[in-house]
Amino acid sequence: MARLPVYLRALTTLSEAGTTVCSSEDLAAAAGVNSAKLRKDLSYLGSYGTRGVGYDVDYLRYQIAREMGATRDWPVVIVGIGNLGHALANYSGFRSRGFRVVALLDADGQRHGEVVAGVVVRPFRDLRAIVREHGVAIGVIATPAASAQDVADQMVDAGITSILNFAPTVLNVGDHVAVSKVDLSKELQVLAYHEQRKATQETA
Amino acid sequence: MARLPVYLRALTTLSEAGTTVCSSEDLAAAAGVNSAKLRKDLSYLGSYGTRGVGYDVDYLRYQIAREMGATRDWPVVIVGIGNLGHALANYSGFRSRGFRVVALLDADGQRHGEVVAGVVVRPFRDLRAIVREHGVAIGVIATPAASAQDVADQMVDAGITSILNFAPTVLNVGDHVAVSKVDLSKELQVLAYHEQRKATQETA
DNA sequence: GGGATTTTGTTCTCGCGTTCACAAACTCCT
DNA sequence: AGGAGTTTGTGAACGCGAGAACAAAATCCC
Repeated sequence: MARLPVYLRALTTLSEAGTTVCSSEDLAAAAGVNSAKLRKDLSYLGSYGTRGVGYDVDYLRYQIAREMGATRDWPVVIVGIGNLGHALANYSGFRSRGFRVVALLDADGQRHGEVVAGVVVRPFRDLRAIVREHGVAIGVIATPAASAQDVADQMVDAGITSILNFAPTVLNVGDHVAVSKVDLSKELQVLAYHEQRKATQETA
Repeated sequence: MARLPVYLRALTTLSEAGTTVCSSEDLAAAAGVNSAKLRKDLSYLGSYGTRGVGYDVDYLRYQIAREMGATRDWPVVIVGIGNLGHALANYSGFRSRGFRVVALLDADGQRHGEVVAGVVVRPFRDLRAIVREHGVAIGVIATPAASAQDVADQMVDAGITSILNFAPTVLNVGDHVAVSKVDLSKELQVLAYHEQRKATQETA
């Protein structure tokens, strides 16, 4: 489920605040969801709560982390080291959640050799070797839209099975490959749409 | 609708490729959605297509842009000029889609005066004055999670009605404020979850 | 001009996810 | 020990969005 990371984060916050036990109401409030939905989601993983008491924060946290694969380290490659690639490579949230950036790749020879976040930028053609060497399953695309599909194809070809795409394009890949898309300006456009609607409604 | 930006982008791509008219099938394929859904979405805006022919690419593009408020410029402030804030300030996709970064704010005095993407970083306390001066309706939060709620409160207080939140926290704001959340590591975690499931299924 | 063809706009049905509501189970207090 | 009070886990109803299917309308070809 896509909500598991949110629950995990909420549990971590609770744990850091010294809470050892919490009810589904508490956790749901912290995660910003309905408590019934939360309970149903958790029951899908197993019965980790105690009726009349609630959930043990650390225990539940471990269980969710295990289910999500957050207990192990995931090697990740980032392709396209422009502004966004830089920020992603430096983003501490990745490392703290079990993701390790094992390689930064860029097609532009000007960037090769540059060191970003302690990792040297290498040529894109090294992709296959790196994937094989580190057993990489997850790739991040931070290139311009024009090259994204080509990068995706070569990632799949090299054996990557999950892609996080920041380029504003629809990627065509096989069914066995999971693609997740983040479009920075799309979110802003949705907000602008709401603002626009507010404005037109006021004049009406 | 959240799909409008996707349609707009697909139309732009088609237009640049020299296409003047397209069917709902074509556009749906380019946008990666079902054609019936696309037609339903478009019919919600009005009858901009011609039966037996299709949609005029440029005309439809203008209509969607108008509906989304993409025909005017939206002033935007970015708060939190760390790695992510830098990348966002430099992100060309904002400007090309009608968003103008009018101010970069940071609570850290060390950063004040620094010029990022042609805009000087100013103290966070200038927020209210900037919002008033430029008529800013949209704010972007790129701070650590700990300060996000405080920043959001002050944004709302200053008159901002739409917030794009990159901090990994649930923001509590009034109902009249629209909040959109982008969580970079959440997306990766979802992918890792799928990888994890694949792995456990193989062993079973 | 009229039938065949294409494509939009819309109606209808289906399925999934969310929410409500309640029984089962556990604790606490007397 | 037993009843009152909590809180989980889950069965049932609701609502919404997605996709299929079809009628309306426009073009093309003869």
